[in-house]
Amino acid sequence: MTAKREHKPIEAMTNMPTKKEISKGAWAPEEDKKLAEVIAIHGAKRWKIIAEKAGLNRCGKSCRLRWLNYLRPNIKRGNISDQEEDLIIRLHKLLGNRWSLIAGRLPGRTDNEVKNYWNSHLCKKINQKEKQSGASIGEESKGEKRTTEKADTVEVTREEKQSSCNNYTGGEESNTSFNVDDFFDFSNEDRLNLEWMSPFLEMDGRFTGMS
DNA sequence: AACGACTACAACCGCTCTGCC
DNA sequence: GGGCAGAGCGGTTGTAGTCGT
Repeated sequence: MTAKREHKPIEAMTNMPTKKEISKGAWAPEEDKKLAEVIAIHGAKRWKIIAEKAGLNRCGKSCRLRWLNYLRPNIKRGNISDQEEDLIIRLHKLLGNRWSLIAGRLPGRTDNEVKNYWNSHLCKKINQKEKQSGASIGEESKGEKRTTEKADTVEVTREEKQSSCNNYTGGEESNTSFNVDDFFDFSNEDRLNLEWMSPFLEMDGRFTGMS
């Protein structure tokens, strides 16, 4: 289910009037092109000015997000490898929901992509593992129930699902406080080299033994 | 074939942080 | 020190594709 989705602009989907003619919703290819051109000239700074120069009816924030998550060079999209997945799981265990830090160790991956991947793939996986290990007896998987029961009998909101995912800390993280900078040398270019992780992979070994 | 539920992901929102004046 | 603007971050929402009945 990884088919590319082309979101239609909100204005195209609804008749909602635009607020001060600021566009929202999916970016059109022409918008991407304009934005990339302006950034090539002016650099990826001063997003408000970039938005104006590009003649886009977008706020600077939206331009920044689009650039960082989609248009930036060297962005890898999809196909998260097993190694990357493992790294995300381990880093999340250590850092919690600090997606930008996690993404910073995954070349070509954005915080948004890591976050989405976690919420849609990994949290389910981890919840299953937790259940298998018998961590929460009697605490049935609401998400799984939903596949077998009618929606009106089991109310599981997206919020509930997400909070259960986001609260996952590997069982210990919440009591583990450390200075991230002690562990991360962000000047290191070879971010997928797992050597940098060794100081705390040992510590991590105490955890669930997930790999 | 139709319909509703589920899923994936792009994009938005609100808050915090940082730097400048 | 206070106020402001820009940047960055995490949380959340909206939408369309896919799947199951």
